[in-house]
Amino acid sequence: MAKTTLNPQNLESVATRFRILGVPLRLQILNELADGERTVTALVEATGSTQPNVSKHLTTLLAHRLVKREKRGNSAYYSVADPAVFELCEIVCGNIERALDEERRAFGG
Amino acid sequence: MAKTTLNPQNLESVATRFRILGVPLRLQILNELADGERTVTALVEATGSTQPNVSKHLTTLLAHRLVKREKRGNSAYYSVADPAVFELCEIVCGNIERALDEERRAFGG
DNA sequence: TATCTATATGATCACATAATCATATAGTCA
DNA sequence: TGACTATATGATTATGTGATCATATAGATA
Repeated sequence: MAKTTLNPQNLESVATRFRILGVPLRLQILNELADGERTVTALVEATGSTQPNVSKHLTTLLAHRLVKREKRGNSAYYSVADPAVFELCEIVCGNIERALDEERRAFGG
Repeated sequence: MAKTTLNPQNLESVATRFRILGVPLRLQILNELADGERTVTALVEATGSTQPNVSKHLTTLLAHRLVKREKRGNSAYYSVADPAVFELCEIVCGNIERALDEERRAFGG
């Protein structure tokens, strides 16, 4: 099954998608967008990062279709393109939880 | 919900996990391990990469508990530590599929 | 038009890391 | 022990990219 999904053509795309999600600030942005659309300014405030930096990451997320962009008036409103990304985070969190559990069990923490 | 799973402490761990999965060769290795344990040599042959390179990536995967290692005789047998990683790949593939569909719909491909 | 706000972008820097080569370590068998 | 196989690792290089700064663009408002 994994064989069919992770064929050579897909390998690069899948890896790229994972790499996009491998940046804390981008996860933070997506996490903010989980509650609905946000302007760049709102995301700057929520993340504590700089405007150019947030804007760049949004451009990256947009280029890889992880977010959508809608310009209204003076602002740009970003929203999550595919809510499935949150499933990914859930699974990864589960992974990490299990790893920690094993550690606790092993070291009696 | 995403708020609780993606808290600041988790952000870095989750991002790291994604980054680990963001390297094609590592996905290729995991994909091989999907069918069961493999030696380093077997993975070198399957991936077409070099022995030191495969070995290094296995060390990385091991350090982040994505694989397990068992030494028997002269060889090291690696296997997947948490099968949930394949769920991740499935979801990402679904993501990519949907993105491609949208593209086709938009451009009439 | 002039000005203000919001967003995007080019240039640069700094840093992480994947790949490669050479070599070390460890186990097996003669 | 010596030779062979399997795996790991240190050093080096090359490359990608996240962060920052300065600046450009675009829209709103007076």
